[in-house]
Amino acid sequence: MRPVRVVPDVTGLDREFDYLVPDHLSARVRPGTIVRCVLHGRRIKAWVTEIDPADAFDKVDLKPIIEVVGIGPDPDLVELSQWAAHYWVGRRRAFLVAATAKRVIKELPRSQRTGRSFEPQSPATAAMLNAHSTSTDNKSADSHSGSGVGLMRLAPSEDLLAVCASAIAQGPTLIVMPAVDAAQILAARLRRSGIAVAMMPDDWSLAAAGVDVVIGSRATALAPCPGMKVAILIDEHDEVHQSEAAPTWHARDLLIERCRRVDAFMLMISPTPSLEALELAEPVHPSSAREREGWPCVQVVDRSGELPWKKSLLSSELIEHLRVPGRRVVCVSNTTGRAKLLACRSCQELIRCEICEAALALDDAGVLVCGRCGQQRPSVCGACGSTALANLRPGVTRLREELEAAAGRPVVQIGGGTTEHKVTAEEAVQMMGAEIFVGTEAVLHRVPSADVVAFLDVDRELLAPRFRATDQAMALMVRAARLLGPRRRNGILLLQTFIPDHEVISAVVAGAPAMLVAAERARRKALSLPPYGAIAQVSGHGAAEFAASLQGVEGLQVGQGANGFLLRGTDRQHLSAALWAGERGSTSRLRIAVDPPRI
DNA sequence: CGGACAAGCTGA
DNA sequence: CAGCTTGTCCGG
Repeated sequence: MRPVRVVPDVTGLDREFDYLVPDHLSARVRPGTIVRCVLHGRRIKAWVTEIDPADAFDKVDLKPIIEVVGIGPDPDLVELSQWAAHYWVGRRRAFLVAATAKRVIKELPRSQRTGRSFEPQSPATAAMLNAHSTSTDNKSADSHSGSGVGLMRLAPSEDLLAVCASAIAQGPTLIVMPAVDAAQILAARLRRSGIAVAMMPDDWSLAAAGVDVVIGSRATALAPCPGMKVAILIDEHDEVHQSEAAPTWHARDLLIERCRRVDAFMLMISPTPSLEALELAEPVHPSSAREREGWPCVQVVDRSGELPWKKSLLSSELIEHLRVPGRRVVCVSNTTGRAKLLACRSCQELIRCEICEAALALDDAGVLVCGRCGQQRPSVCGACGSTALANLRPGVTRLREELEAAAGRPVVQIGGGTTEHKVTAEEAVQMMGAEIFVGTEAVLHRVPSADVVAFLDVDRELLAPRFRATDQAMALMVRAARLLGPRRRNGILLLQTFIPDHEVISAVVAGAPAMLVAAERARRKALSLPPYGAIAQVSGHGAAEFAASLQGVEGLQVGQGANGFLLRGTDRQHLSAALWAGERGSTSRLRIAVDPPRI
């Protein structure tokens, strides 16, 4: 009987335990294997993380594992999970779960790997990858001379199939995309080229058995990919590559470490790479003429002459587009403020003031306030006492009516609305031949294409009080550009703004996002913000004690943020180490967000 | 997380 | 003080 170390598949329990493997099971047990054992009187599943841990031999009374449940992640991913848990100061279980199939896998199918490649390929990509593979082949001299990380800046409308083809020609390729639907489309195109593709998370066992391409969204960064030669991160700038839940791991950083460990090439692609990516590699990009061609035409509507008390979101330029029959217009309006109109979720009653009957609004403290008579009450329905209130978003609802009146044709509100208008874009097009859509930025994910995308108040994005506001605004511009297609399709990105000289607008007008980099880099450096410093946000029960215990640690600043305590360190290694050293009370329920995207 | 056990609260 | 709730501890 040999000892093994395991991580239990139990939420909220972040410890390792040692068990003994009965001899008849030992052939089936390796790091990653999922076993069943008794812990504290309970039968639980657990991942084996280590065989024969050095300090386990002198332990007495180890219990035997009950059985082998199924196949888990490869040993190298089990090790990577430990690195990731340390790096993002989270539980190892979160990474093991992401690296494991959703259902039990008893045995793997046959490998479907074809080793096939297809044309056309991208010469620029091929050059990058070949430089890396020759540098790793010549292990004699400086084998790690090539960094193994590449970055391509490709305009929103560029097709990535040729880039993928060049990567696949090198060997097994892992592709991480922001969204599953886009991944499915790319997977289908690759299959049509005769490539064996495993779509994550469904095809986990296929991926583990061996294919040419493993593809999916963020969690695919931890998918099995035996013999991986290249990992591609598509739309590197996209925020969805980072987990919102703690541990707030980022597919970019995880893939870079994964590739480094197996000498694979990490290729990042984005129309507007993050500063984090630009720190890692010099971007390869097409000629500026070609890049510009991949961005749409921009129409800037300067609102700065308008009188502030009659600001209308419907400029004459916008109305002109709305009135052209057959022109598909997508209007983006981010009314992120507090709800001005609420209804009860259980009895459907409008939430109104009991004194003057005006609609009550929710203030920042969560209290219902009457704008007319100043009456206040807690956020409870006056009719039935329910506390579940629905936001009717009159901002967008009212806007829809105004747009409809101006356009003289139906306008469909996408998302965030009252129930009667909640339809998908496809339904709307089929039901009533809708051509005009309005909604929050979610509308950019629901409508497949457009002739005009109008940001009714783009300043809301440009001036958002978050340190990544510029990047986030550019990400929205990329989304919009994809609906519009390349410049030659004559789609129009309409930006209504009071600050037409803003750098983001200039960069999009020029179709040259590189214009933004110098200023943004200087800003981040001056403020020691990522990637020139490291930040973590700590909240939850016991956060104050935790933060206090880190006060005075060398190279660490402890501060109070809007959403918990902010801990700032000179770099990620320091910060992670400090966070692990912090004192957590036995009853604390901390949420630690390392590198939070929205502060 | 969830079981075990201890300490606190209530009612007769 | 039985019977119950609530809190804290701990797992191989």
